[in-house]
Amino acid sequence: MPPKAKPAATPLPSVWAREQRTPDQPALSRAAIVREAVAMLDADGIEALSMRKLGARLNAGATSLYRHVATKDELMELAVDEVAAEIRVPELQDGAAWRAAVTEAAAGFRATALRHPWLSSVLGQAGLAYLGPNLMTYSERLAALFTAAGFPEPSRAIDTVLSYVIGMSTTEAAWLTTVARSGETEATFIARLMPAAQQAAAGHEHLAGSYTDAAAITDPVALRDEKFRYGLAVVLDGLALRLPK
Amino acid sequence: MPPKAKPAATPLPSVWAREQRTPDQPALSRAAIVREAVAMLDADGIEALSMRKLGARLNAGATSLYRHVATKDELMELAVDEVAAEIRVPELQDGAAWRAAVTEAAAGFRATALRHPWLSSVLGQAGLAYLGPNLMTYSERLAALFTAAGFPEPSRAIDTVLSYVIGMSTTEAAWLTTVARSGETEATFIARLMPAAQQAAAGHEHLAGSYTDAAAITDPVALRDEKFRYGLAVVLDGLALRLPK
DNA sequence: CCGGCATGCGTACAGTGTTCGCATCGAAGG
DNA sequence: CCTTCGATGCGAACACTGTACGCATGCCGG
Repeated sequence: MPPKAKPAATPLPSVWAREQRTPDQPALSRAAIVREAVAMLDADGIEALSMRKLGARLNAGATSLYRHVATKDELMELAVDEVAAEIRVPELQDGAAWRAAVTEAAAGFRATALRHPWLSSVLGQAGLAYLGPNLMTYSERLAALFTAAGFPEPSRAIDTVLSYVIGMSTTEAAWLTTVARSGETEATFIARLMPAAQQAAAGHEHLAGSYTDAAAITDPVALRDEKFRYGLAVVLDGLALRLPK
Repeated sequence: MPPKAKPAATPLPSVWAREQRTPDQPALSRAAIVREAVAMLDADGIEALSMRKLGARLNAGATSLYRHVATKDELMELAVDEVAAEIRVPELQDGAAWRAAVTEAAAGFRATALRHPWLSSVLGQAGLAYLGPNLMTYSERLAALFTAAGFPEPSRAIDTVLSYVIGMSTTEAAWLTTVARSGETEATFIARLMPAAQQAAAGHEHLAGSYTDAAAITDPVALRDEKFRYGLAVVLDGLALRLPK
């Protein structure tokens, strides 16, 4: 409390805090915001992301984010394109190897969808209308793959396999989210859900067997993998019939 | 203002309003709430539904709804099951006609998904884990259909075609929602989006053609129908290979 | 007649996305 | 060197949201 300084012009504690903070972080940038948003979404799910919490994690106020991002929806759009960069699509050297290549591209999509389960929620609300660069190159590579494979209507083939992959991945991700929200492990969650499911299935003869599968409890991950591969094989078989010659 | 009545026990305006209101509506009931919620969702989209607005439309306060519904999530669950009642699955008389029957069941799902675009948002967040009675009978009938068709693994076949249908319908519904939110007709929305899309596709040789399809503007509905039928045919062809004999 | 119980609702709380205007800062220009 | 200026951060505020609590009121069985 030195009485001689000019108190109004430069209040000491403020200056103190400022000089430490500014060189600390690389300030606020669009890229950093999106990166941290993805991290929060992955960690705590979609409903845990709020502008205030995100700002707090970046040592910033909530409203500061709006200097770099127009709206929260735009931020989600950027987040989607951010994770879209993870999906790898192999280039096709041998035309006969298209099945393996498409399988890899599909599995890659599913893998990122399961790594970032919030993606399904966003896709359900906004679809694939996004035009982010990473999504564009993903589409481009898919198109290149299917044309190289020799499909007469590549876009039709792409839509078909993408629809299957999105549908399956979305369903899986939603289930995993539900399980995660319960705080329990998947096996115990299933066990706790079992009685309700069996009661709901009462009177439906064809459904009775669906909820007594022990594999769902012993190794649900492997069961999901197998289910995905089965359906994908079906789709690819159907597509193969449309290859000329 | 008659001074002789007992004013505290029966204040006039209150009695007036009450006697009119009580026989007016069948009061508040779970069924009425769900019905009105679906109506609001259909009319104004998912983000327009709030407990307060829903209460207002039922001549009720917002918190009154909680006497009949535990939480908003539960209300959405009920709404999903409500619209699930619309989907019809034909019974299979002749085993050879399974293709037409499955096609009808798939088209029915898609039709309700497009009639209630908010469904896609909910599915993206919660999946098919719901156990409502209507969803159960839908599953049951699907199972009956695929078993009657002679599939060795009916549940695998169901998961495959359902994944495709969900993926395609979700994508379509999300697109329609985006268009609707713009307030424009689909054709003008596409026209307005075109330059951005073409700029985003710049440098991607295989994508250049995707955004110059005139059919998307002249008759987008027919184009979507055809796209859906194409993919479904692919999936059914793949499944047919797995039928014994 | 009366006591209990289901139903409706007003108030309140914690939290949300977003707007606005002010403070501060680094750089550019006289 | 001083000053202006544009960019950036931020505190306060607004209109909402879902929901918990407690009070009032009506109907129904004893």
